[in-house]
Amino acid sequence: MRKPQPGVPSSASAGMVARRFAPLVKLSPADLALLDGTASRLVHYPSRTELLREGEDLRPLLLVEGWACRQRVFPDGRRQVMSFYLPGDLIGSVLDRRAQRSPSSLFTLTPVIAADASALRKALVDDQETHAGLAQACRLSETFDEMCLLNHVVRLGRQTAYERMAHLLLEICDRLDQVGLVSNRSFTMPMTQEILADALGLSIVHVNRTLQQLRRDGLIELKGPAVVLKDDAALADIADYRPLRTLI
Amino acid sequence: MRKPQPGVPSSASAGMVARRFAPLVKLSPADLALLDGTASRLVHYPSRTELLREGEDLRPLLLVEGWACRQRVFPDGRRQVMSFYLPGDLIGSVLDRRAQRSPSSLFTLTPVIAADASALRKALVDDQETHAGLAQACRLSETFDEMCLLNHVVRLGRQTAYERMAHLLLEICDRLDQVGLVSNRSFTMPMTQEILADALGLSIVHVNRTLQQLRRDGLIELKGPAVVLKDDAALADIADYRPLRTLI
DNA sequence: CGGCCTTTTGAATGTCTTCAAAGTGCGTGG
DNA sequence: CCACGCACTTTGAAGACATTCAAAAGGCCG
Repeated sequence: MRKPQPGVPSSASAGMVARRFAPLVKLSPADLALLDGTASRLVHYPSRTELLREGEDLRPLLLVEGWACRQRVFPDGRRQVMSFYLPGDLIGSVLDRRAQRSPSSLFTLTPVIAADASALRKALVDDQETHAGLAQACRLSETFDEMCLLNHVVRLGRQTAYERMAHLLLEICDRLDQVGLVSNRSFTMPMTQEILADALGLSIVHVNRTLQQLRRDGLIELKGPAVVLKDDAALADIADYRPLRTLI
Repeated sequence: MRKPQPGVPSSASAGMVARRFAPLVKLSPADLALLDGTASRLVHYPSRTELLREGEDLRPLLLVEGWACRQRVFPDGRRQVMSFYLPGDLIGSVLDRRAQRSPSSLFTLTPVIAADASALRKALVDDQETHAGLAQACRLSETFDEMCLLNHVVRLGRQTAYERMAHLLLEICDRLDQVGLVSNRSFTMPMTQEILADALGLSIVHVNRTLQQLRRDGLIELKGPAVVLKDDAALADIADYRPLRTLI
């Protein structure tokens, strides 16, 4: 059990989504009301538990607080983390009514507060005219998700451990920044080095050594789950990182 | 220049899509007519050329014949192939009217014949009731795409060269089978070992050795671009491969 | 304080890469 | 028709990056 992370304010829940997309698309009062309604039905999940098993039907969720990840586990125990879910993220498509069988399991990294987004999905599918703005925002969200998945492929396929780590740190900072969880290039990353290893396709030992190297090189600072990117220009150069904003 | 691959019949173009999805969703006569109309405007592209640069606007295409891939290139020349496009595949979303800036470049592996799917997209977005079945099929197609991307992450993150190769071969066979391009577990894979290396995150040399090992183990057979999976059960076991069909 | 999970460190091993060069196949042009 | 060039495949050997094994140190909670 881990206590709720410091630095993750339990903000006016769905304000997250509004915050993410307000600068990008125009959300109508109806959109904002819909988001508020969605955020009224909150569910709590404990840390380190499976939200959803592989193959189960994926009901859409809006992640309000805490972190989760999508993972696949091999019969022999190897694990691959395929993506991270951060506050403000949508889990499962809200633009498609069809039941979706998840090809991977969902796993919480911290205690999680999420909203059932079934009603949101229903509203977006049924009243497309009313919620054009919000639908647009959700499409944008899915585009970001895909971009992150592509980034992940690049990291795993063609980058060294050092580059992978720099790249992932930049991406997470980028995403957290969109929901106001970064100040002074500093943020909370509530996961063990084991999770990091399973995301980056490395061994725990090597993750540890890589982090130390980044620290020694003066590029990052670590205090428990707190990360500071001390030279994000250098990191971006090392990792050939392209900000998510460049998509729009 | 490479001649059109044997084994890839220049079939009644958009029949591909119908063929892929007919067993899965009900396509109406209107849907089939729409597909036929789409396939009437065909464009040819030469082999080994860039269909689309990174950052350019992505207009939707229906790939009718030939192979292409999505790739990202580093400043220092390293390359990562993120996904393959096979006959019958949709490139770019046809369910979303918004202009999409591509986060990766598109590259043809063979001479390619593609249909401009802009009209298809327009029809699907505007006449949702008329084309409910086809829209469903396209959503399914996008779900497959995501599944393949997740597969790719797993391969690159947590599998050995041997496992990666087996896994990719099975996935490609699986996909080609959906459009009738496989007979007797045998198909044409028109790409160099260099492309394979850039997809699997390996060196060319190691790809070569891995293929030889698979051959020596009696799991596959290679004659030029022709591949035979001689023991797909063993391959699936080695790679922990899960057929795409299990999604539905 | 004790137990457990996580982080850190050292040393040996291994998978895969790099470098180098030879071999093969195919299209072009003399 | 043969020779040449070019791209791709294949082979060998050395070296690098990352893993595995093992164990100690640190931090948190009951």
